[in-house]
Amino acid sequence: MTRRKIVIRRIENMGKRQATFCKRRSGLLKKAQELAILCDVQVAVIVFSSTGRLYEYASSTTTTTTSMAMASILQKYRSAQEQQQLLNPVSQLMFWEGEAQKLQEEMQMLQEHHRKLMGERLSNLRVKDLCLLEHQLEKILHRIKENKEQRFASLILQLNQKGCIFHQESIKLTEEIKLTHEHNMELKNKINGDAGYWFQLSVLNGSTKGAACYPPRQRMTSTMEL
Amino acid sequence: MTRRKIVIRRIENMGKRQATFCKRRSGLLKKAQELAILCDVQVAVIVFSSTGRLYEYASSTTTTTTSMAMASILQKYRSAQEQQQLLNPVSQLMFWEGEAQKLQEEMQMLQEHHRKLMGERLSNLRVKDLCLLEHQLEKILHRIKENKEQRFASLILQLNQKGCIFHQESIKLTEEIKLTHEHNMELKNKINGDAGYWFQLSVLNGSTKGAACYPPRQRMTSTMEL
DNA sequence: ACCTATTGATAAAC
DNA sequence: TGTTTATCAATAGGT
Repeated sequence: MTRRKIVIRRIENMGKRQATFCKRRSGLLKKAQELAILCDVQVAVIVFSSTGRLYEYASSTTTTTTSMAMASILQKYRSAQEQQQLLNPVSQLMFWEGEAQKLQEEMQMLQEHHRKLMGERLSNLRVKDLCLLEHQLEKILHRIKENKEQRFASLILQLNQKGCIFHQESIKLTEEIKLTHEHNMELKNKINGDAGYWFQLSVLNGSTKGAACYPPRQRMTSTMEL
Repeated sequence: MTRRKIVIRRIENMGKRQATFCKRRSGLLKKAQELAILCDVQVAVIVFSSTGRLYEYASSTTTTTTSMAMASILQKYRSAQEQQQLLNPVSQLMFWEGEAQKLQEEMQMLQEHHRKLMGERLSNLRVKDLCLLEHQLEKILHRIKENKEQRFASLILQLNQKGCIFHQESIKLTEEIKLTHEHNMELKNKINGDAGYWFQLSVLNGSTKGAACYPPRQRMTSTMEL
């Protein structure tokens, strides 16, 4: 783009790559901001450097913090994705599996944090601070437990509701099957009257392949296809 | 930024704004891709038009779908944010409350979807499809239940582990308190030997404020505190 | 969507 | 990283 034209491939020279990253990153964030302001749209940009450093931009009209604006946009994104994803059952499974994994990871992180807090820094605290900390942690634990129970109750409730719906559908389905069978019976009776001799012949010949092997020989008036 | 210089403010003319949005949006996504490739970093861009339409870019090295790459980056983003947020207990509470709300919303959406699927489209399906659908939904329900149980078990396990940690800390704490008391005793004994007469004077004067006013009267060997 | 004059972004050098 | 500068890329305005 400037002193010389470049091709868009991974820059092998590390220093060069770092320099380019710095420049283009700021350029990208600037462009994102300009787009958001000029066109009055929501824009979010997330960049992770190869060392894991985070750079971000999120447009906001109401919120004060960047991370709040980002959270808002990401939530909207998630909603949009889910609305699309929820249309097929396989995606639903993946969604729930993802949720489970996410929750587990979150729990692990929390646990890790607590272990660290407890193990490494505890010895440096005064008794009073230790008391305070203990109390705080107990409160948190209590609220987490409450929270968890609420969530579980909610899950059970809603799954039960869905179970009801499934049950109703099952009843409906049974009725439809019954009707279909009755209809089939009628058809068979009719066929039996008109072309019974043909059916017996077929059985004697031992043909078992497809419906195509059973064309009405003479005066068949309706098909047998399901 | 070409035929004429422009200031970065909301473009009032609607058609112009739309045109600019189209151009700059593609420009932004292109820049994002270039940055990702040139500098070998992870980049995610999300744009919502004013009409709610979603445009996105997510760099990926391994995944095949854009949305998968996006999910990966967003998960990393969430982890990074949480690591920062988890440092203080209040944020933890907010985090868990948010998680609970999110899950509830997700469940509501799922339920809504099922209701729609069941009520509106079911009558248009053939019996065979209905069977298939029922089977699929039963499988999903089963896996959701399994999943839920797993998650719950995991939660309980991890909370119990934290409970253990708290218990251990409590024991540690008790020991420290005991040591402190013993130390206090020693001090008091010393005071008793050296300055007993002063204490009696203090009592007669009616002083009742702090511990400093209550050195052991004569030969007190243990404290009554707590 | 296409065309250009012009501005903006940035590669190379430090 | 920050600055400079020559050049390429993006795009505003018009069609």
